[in-house]
Amino acid sequence: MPVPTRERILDSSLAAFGLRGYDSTSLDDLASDLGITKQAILYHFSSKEHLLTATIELAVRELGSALAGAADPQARGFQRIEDLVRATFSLAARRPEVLGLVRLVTRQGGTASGELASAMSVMLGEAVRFVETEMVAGRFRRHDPRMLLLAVYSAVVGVATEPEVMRALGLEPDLRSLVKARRETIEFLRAALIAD
Amino acid sequence: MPVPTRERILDSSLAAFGLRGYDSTSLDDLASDLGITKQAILYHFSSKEHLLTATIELAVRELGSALAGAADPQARGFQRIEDLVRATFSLAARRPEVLGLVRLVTRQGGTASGELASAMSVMLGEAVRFVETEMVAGRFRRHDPRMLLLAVYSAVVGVATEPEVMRALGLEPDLRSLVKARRETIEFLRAALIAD
DNA sequence: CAGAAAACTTACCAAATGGTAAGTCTATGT
DNA sequence: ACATAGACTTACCATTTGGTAAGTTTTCTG
Repeated sequence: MPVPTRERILDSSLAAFGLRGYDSTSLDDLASDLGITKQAILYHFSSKEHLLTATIELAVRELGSALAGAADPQARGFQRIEDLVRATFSLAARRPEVLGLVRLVTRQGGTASGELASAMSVMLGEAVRFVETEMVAGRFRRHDPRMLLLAVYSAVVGVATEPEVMRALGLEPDLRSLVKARRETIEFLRAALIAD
Repeated sequence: MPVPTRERILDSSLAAFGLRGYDSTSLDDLASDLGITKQAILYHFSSKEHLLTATIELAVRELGSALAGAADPQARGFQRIEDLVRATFSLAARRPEVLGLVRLVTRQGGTASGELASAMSVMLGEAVRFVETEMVAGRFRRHDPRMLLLAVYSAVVGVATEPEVMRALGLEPDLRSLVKARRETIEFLRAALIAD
């Protein structure tokens, strides 16, 4: 059975908004990519902004399930960080548009970002508690947990989503380089987090 | 004497493109902000794309001078990294639009990005050589210099330019938090780069 | 002071954009 | 068999957008 139009629209809009941006993507573009008319989109989503909201919801679900699937709640210490970084890189390679959309929303911070902001607050809140526990247990170096997470988040998402910077460094953003970037990022974080 | 219109246009477009994006900024918006007409802009810059090119050139100059002013060529080891991070944070606080534009261009990688890409190649090439020297001299931990720089770049620019993530972490992106973020980022990098 | 070049403004314009209104086709339940 | 609701399309529309053409004012120069 065919994929429902509503889902096809959301897939397309996630890719387009996440990779090219919201304003740079017109409803006509989306529609012609899908072989339907713009009004078919407006039938399922009453306005472009509603479409963005629904797209963000989808991205949040994708991000959440990608990270939830990776995080073994039993894992302690650096292993858990490594799991999350691997999952993030995997997501960046498979579906770069998801992280792209997250970044788009976190940067613009517009009206529709409430849900993503709160979803991220929850995830980050858990992460803060985890990092604090590890620090108290002496498995991580002492830092401000929130600042540490900000640096880790920025480093991982940046490495995973900025192919042009890789190019400027003389690295082709192919799969092999991405694997290498992932390994180096993990080593970098390990060095920063774990005292010798 | 008054500031020439051409420069005022470039200042405005740098702010607008860097903070809100290229497609989200219309020439009419820019013009009415400046109290002139759109055609005055098109008199100085023959098209919106040419304006973008000139704006990127300005951002490259600002970025270059901010970093060049900070980098003491005599400095060795971590001091030089610290100088650069401080300069980057200072730039992010004073003129967030400059880093915003750099990120916009590195993400989109469009036609007009050639100059920025080459300018960044030069800067990053120097940085790679510096890091390599320091590693050989045993002052930095061994990593792939390019990957290391990618991680450092991402962490610093990310921390400096993602206020929404700071908010999601429960931190207000005010001056005090930014100072703290800077200090923590430097400590984070120090831990990652310098073996105990 | 004449005139030409520079620095604009006013008046348009074609294309693209988000959105509305109304019609068409198809499945489904009664 | 038929009304009804869902899933669209066709036909428009007002506004915005980047851009052109032609005038007008200001500034510099011979």
